[in-house]
Amino acid sequence: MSEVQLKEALDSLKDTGVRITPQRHAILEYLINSMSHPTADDIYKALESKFPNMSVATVYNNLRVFREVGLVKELTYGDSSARFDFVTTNHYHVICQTCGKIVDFDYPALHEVEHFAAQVTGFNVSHHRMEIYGDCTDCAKKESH
Amino acid sequence: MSEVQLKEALDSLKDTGVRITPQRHAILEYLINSMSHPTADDIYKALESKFPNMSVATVYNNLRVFREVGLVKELTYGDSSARFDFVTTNHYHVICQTCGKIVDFDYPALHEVEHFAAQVTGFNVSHHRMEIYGDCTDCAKKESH
DNA sequence: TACACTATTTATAAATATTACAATCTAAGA
DNA sequence: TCTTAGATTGTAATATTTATAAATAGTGTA
Repeated sequence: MSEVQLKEALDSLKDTGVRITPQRHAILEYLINSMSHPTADDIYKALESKFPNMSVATVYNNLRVFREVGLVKELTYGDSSARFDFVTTNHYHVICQTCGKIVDFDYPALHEVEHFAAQVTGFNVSHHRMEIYGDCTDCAKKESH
Repeated sequence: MSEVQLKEALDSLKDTGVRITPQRHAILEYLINSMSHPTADDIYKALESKFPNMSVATVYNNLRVFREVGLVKELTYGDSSARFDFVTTNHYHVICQTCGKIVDFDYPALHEVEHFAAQVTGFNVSHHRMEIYGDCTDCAKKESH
């Protein structure tokens, strides 16, 4: 199932003329399989054993490439480092401000907003990004003590 | 007009029990008057002449305080540094992926999404954040050459 | 107005995160 | 297989953000 996603992602790279290297393969695979939203450093560390001499720069370079191609979204968790998320369906994220947990939820894409923005600003809109913040049930419970 | 906003912001700080220091006053004033979306460093540099020995840490500390109180929103422009925006009405941002220009536009707050997210995830939702990406008219024109 | 208490600022330094660059290497088409 | 443009590595430089302890300054109270 996630193999289908990987195959589609690789095809999508091929279509755009982006070379498929072992590192890119591994980074994509990791992004798809990890159910989390890793930082560049998380990815680097996770692939260290498989690619003992991969450079951090490679991770950053490829995350940028994937983002440009539209395979990957960049999130902002709240701390100083960026998170990366493999784009599947139109899902959004709810982020716990206390413990940092991120929960995905599906929601019909907000096409109207993009359309509206395009009309008002004259921009050639390509995509949007939304995050919702709050406290998860666990943290909300703890706080009420 | 922006003086009203400043006064309201200061009152809001007072209500929350946050001390009003000259530095905080200046940072808020700068955020309100600058029609841009400055980075922490932009703010630091802009206030350098008025406060020759203000520390960068002070800027970061206060931006965090303002964010916690809800006076300021944090944006992600696309590069590695965070941008800060004084919260006025419920407006959103369209960001040009080519030149980086940010244009504000008003839109009725997406309460339904927050509500939906709260229901689905059980989170105690406090706020959300959305950014729209595309190319501005100028950049779209240049690209079509 | 002066005092006291505590939050805040400063001035570092340290920790992280991200980008730049040149040399080397390699994926993929001919 | 050969070629070549694009990718990776390794390193260094830069940028961003946080930590910390000492000094300072708001603000309520007497």
